[in-house]
Order: sequence, then C-alpha cells, then structure tokens
Amino acid sequence: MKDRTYIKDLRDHVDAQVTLFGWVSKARATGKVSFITLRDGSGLCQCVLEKNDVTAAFYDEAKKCPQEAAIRIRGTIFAEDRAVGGVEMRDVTEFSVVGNSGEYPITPKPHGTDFLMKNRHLWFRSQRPWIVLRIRATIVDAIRSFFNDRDFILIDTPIFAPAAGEGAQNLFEVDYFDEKVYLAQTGQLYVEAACMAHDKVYCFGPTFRAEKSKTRRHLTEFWMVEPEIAFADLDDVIELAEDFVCAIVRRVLKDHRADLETLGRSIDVLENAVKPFNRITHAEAAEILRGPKATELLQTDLTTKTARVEEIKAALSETEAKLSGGGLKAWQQDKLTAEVNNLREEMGELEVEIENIPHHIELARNFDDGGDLGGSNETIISRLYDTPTFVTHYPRDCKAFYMKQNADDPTRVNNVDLLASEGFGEIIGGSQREENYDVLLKRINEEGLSQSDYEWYLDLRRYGSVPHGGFGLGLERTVAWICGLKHIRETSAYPRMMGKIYP
RNA sequence: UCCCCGAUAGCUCAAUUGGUAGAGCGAGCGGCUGUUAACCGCUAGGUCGUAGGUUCGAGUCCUACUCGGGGAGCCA
Repeated sequence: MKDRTYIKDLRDHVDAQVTLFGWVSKARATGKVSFITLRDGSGLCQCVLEKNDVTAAFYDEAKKCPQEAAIRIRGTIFAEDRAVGGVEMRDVTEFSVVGNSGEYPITPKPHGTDFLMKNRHLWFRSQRPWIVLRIRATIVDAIRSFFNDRDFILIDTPIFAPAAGEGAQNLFEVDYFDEKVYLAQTGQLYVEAACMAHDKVYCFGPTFRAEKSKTRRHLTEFWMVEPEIAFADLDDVIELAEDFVCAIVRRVLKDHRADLETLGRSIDVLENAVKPFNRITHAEAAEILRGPKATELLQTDLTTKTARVEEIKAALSETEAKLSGGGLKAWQQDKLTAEVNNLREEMGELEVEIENIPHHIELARNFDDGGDLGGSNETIISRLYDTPTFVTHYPRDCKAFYMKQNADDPTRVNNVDLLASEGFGEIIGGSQREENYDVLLKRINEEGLSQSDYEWYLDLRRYGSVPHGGFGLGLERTVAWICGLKHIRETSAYPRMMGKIYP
C-alpha cells in the first residue's frame, strides 16, 4: 500500500493521478454517473465515476458500494468548485473493494441519543464526533507541549490509591488482593511529592468519581492534567493557569478554525480568551450573586426564553397546519416532520430551564458566604463576563485540607477556580498548598482523616518544605467548552457515565 | 435518593373519544449524465419494552417493574 495519497494533501496533486484508500461515507448514483464521498483518516473527498469503456469492468460494483465499505480507488484529481473541499477525483481507472459493508446502522437521517451511544464505536465515524475527537487529540498535544516546553517533568501517578482523599462515598472501591483500595480521583498529593524532587512537574491521566450524577456535566471516568510548581504562591499558580488555557485555545484556533466552524462554534468567544482573564474573590462573587445584577440576568433569561417558547408554539402550529394540509411530496413531509421534532425538542429544553430559573434566583439571592459555589451560581458568574473568570479565596470549611490558609483571613484559603465563559462551568481547580507542618497536621485531624495514611505526605513538610501550588484541569470539560458541546459525553471516544458501560 | 418525560419496523416518528398497525429513511430490484439528506416506480420488513389488571374489544386506560432522556440534590 505504498502508493497511497491522503485526502488532506490532494490540493498538491491537482491534475495528477493518485490512489486513495478509505471508507464510503456517502454514495449517490444516477444512471451513468455515480458519486462516492470517501473518508480517510485525513478528510473527505468526492469521487466521480462515469460509465464508460475504462470503468466498465468495475462500474456496477462501485455503483452498488454501500455506506462504510472500505475501498481503494485510483483516478485524477481536479479542482472543482462544486465539490466540498474544492477538489474531486474523476477519470477513475482502478477500483477495488478492500472490505465490504453490511447494512450500516447509522444513516444520514437523524438518530436518537440512546441509539447513537450504543453504536458509539461506529458513531465516531460521522462528521461531528470525528471532528471533536480530532480536536481533543490536538488539545492533549497542546497540554503536553505546554509543560514539556517549559521544562516540567512528567510524573505518572498511581491509579490504585490506598486512602480516600476526601470522603470515600464518591470513590470506586476495588478489591486489591483482599485489601480495599480506591481508583484515584486525583494525582495531586503524589505530584506534590515529585515537585520537591523536580521543582516543576505534572501528571496527566484518567481519574475516577463514583458520583451518582446523571447530568450533561459528569463522567465517572475522565482525564485530568495536574501541574505542580515549587517556590510559588497563589499568584504564580493563577499566572500559570492563565498562560496554559490561552495556549490551548490559541493552538485549537490555529489548527482547527474550519472544524470549529463546521461544529457551529462561535470563534469570537474563543478569541476573547486572552490575558488577562477576569479575576474576583469568593466574597465578591457572593456580593454579585446576592445583588441585583444576578437577578436581572436571570429575569432577562426568563423573559427571552418565555418569548422563544411562544415563537416556537406559533411555528409549530404553522408547520403542523402545512403538514395536515396535504398535497406535499413525501420528502417535503419528511423535512417538515424533522422541523417539528427539532422545535419540540428545543421547547422541551426551554421549559425545563424556565422551570428552574426561579429556583436559581433563590439560590443566588440566599447565597451563603461560607459555602461553595453551586453549578447554577457558577453559570451566573461566568455569564456576566466575556473572558473566563478566576474565583479565588473560598471559605476554608468547604475546601480540601491541603489548601494554604490565607494569611490575612484564616477562615479562607489561597485557592482558585477557573470558570469557562458562557456557563460551561469549572474547568480548573487549584490552590497554593499548606506547607507548614503544624497547620497541615491540624487540618488533617480536623477533617477526621487518619494521620498514618498521610505520614508520607507530612514528610514533605519535614524535609525542605517550600511554598508550592498547582491546579487540575479537566480535559473533557475543556473540550466541551472549546467545541461548544452541550453534553460532556461527546468529548470522549468511549464515555463512562452512571449506567453506561457499553461499548 | 427525589421529580418530570419517554419506550410502536433496522432508524426517526404517526395512529383521531378504546374498534383491522402507517409513512419516510435504510435494505432489495428497476429507471435516470452532476449528485450534496438526490429523485421516480415496485418489493420485503411488526408478540406495539416486560408482567399483570379493567373491557365484548387495549398501541391507546390502570398498577408494578426494566431500560433510556432531562433535571434537582451531591460533587470535580
């Protein structure tokens, strides 16, 4: 298979003969011309076969080629404005089937989520999921390059963890030779130890949460990258996070502009993700939430969403009247029915949102200064600004034991969360770590954790303890934000969620 | 754990107050020289999620269960 050209390179082969290998993504045939849209690992290309003396030997076979059959095809590349991608293959001289295809379950028509998830192994051949997984791969590469280029050392932290960090109810328990261990929910404590050896380190791998949440923001298995830096305070951590997120976004904009447009992602929103990001403290966030701005935002939401529902209702009755009016071709009926279904789906979502708004208003108004930000509050804060927003200095009592107590206000810690714009939620959580032995030990005891589990961790404060800190970035939430996906399951090739383990 | 919605052909969906189960796509066959979800004609394809109940009669009504979707709580 040496003589093979990839579709992404076809612009360099105009007027030349090439051989393509790939899968039939779409096929249409007329009497004497048939069109095959071919997909290889690099893109899509339309191949046009005309029935003539040259093609007689294989024309009928090619014409009957079903969706997703794997083929080899040789022909000449022409510049062609009518074809997607600007080039197409004509004057085909050779054609063969590498692997035939049966009745392919995923058709060009719409499918339901359940069906698509059960066919995830096939679904990601389709255009949108195909693009999303490519962007994910680019983001992973951007993450690795960012840290490697800055002399961070990669440390792989264990997935079997002996002790529960913070409360065992959201961890997966594993039988480890008759001993109870847990699947890691973070590599942070381990990466802190490595930080004292290498100064700048990061880990990047899967983490697990047994949270019984069935929402569009949760997976039970997801990837997290966690850098840790020595001789650093909270400001250093925030600066690193800011540079990091900017670098990822810039890389995706550079490599995937056309893909983002295909996904329908607003490029402007991503271009707004430049330094400096917006920065507020938890206390300021609380004030905003309880103040008129938050309520106003939600009231406006309520008005626009209610108006949209009325609009949809009008459109629905109009379309339904057209449908029952008769005199339509079958395909017109099909199209109108699809429109009706889309409208109904949108209306259903809006109605749930409208129902929740009063609750969210109450949550914001009565926000407790001593508590964590809830999901709806995060959404409110992030939607008030164009750039991603850092929220710092949360109350000590709602955060993990290892976070550095604030010097001016001991009820707060030097931590930071980064909220992605447009209500996509928290993509980063980080902090300066408590480097003082006595304070850390006191916190471990206060949280009711067993000191013996953390002796090794306390050692870091016994031998050359320095101010240090880091953060964790959730890969899937970042991909969802950058691609503008409303559901996190689409960011992973094989998403694991509550009640979902196949394929 | 709680609340709302759903389950009918391989897929997406219809089926009027309870009265013979339908369409499009996909599949198969035929036609058409430029298609972009092509088009035109024909063919095949169903224990209406499971188990009970009401009724002369249940896809339709009732109960329980299973599975799925969305949300709340909880969380990163």
